[in-house]
Amino acid sequence: MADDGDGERIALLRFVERFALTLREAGLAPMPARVLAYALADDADRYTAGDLARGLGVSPAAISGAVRYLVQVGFFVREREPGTRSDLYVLDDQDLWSRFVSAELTSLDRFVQAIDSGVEVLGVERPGGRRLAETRDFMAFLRVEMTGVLARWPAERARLAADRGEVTSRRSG
Amino acid sequence: MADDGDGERIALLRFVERFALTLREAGLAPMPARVLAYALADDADRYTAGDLARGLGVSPAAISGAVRYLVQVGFFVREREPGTRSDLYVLDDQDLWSRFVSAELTSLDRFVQAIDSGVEVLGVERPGGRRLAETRDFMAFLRVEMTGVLARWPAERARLAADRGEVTSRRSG
DNA sequence: AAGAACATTCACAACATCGTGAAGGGTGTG
DNA sequence: CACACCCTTCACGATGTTGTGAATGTTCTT
Repeated sequence: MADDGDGERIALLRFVERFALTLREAGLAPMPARVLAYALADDADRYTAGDLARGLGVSPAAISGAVRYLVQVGFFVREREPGTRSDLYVLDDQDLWSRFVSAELTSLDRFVQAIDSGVEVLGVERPGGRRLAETRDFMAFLRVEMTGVLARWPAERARLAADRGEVTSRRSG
Repeated sequence: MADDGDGERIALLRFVERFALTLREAGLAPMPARVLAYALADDADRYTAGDLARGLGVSPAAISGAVRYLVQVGFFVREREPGTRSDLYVLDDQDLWSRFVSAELTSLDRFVQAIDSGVEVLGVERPGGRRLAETRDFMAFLRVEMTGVLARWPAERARLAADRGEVTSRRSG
């Protein structure tokens, strides 16, 4: 039975690495990616820095920077249990990925802004300027649409939860 | 007047660097980012590898890998003028950024797939598995919504073009 | 009040990545 | 048929990044 636990542990860590790789492709740094993947996949709902270090088998130093980033971006919320001398990192289940996409929106804004300044300098008369203007328009469009998508998520989320709650084994519509 | 040309050239290259930086944040490698930014911002609608190398002031070797990537992703289309011995790279104006987002969709698919395998291994009964399942659901939702957004773009694009075409100096309404 | 446990910061070594320069193919031209 | 041109590939130096280990500071226990 101890073997079962170990096996699951290994499976979990393997998955964490795989998932972290995907997160890295999405723009996260390696260690934040690992920490986030681990915190999501393991069963606790709050972790100390030490938990994360031991769980992942990495040095506490590596955790420090990772959690700082994850808190800043909004994946983690830093908490403190009274009478404990270590911070607790709990992932903000509710808006977790909405936050992530919101951050992307900011990035989109920078995009639009950067291109806009280029259009100003080059002028829309030239072919290059025209292309840039179209690119900017698309990014702006995307930004608006994404906002709408985010707004629709809570309802969809509730719908999914309701479906799961009402009939667990239903297969079709 | 030669100074004007040089000044514009410098301004263009400065913008290219700035824009390329934003593109890198969006996931592109440095050189592809520069090449794409330059091809968009400069006035030609087709470039040889040599054009890009000279225009950016980098070695032809650096261009080679960049255009290969950009062609693969769909930003560039490789063409060949009869009687010429150099390939021409022309940016596919029409679907340029739609393609880009489409690529992101594929990335989202990998996301969903990676998480899904994790859910299988860990099971949805455990808190970790449940969290993963919710993450997967969000990503899947995002994927569907993004497809819709892309579908809406052509109409919006046409609308913007019509607005610009009909009245150039209109400010409101 | 001294000590222990914990997290953070800093400097460093390992690692990966990037772009250049030189060498190598393939294709028209004289 | 040799040459010139252009692009590609390869190996290397430079640069940036990552994660560890040691040192530091801080907070609770004894």
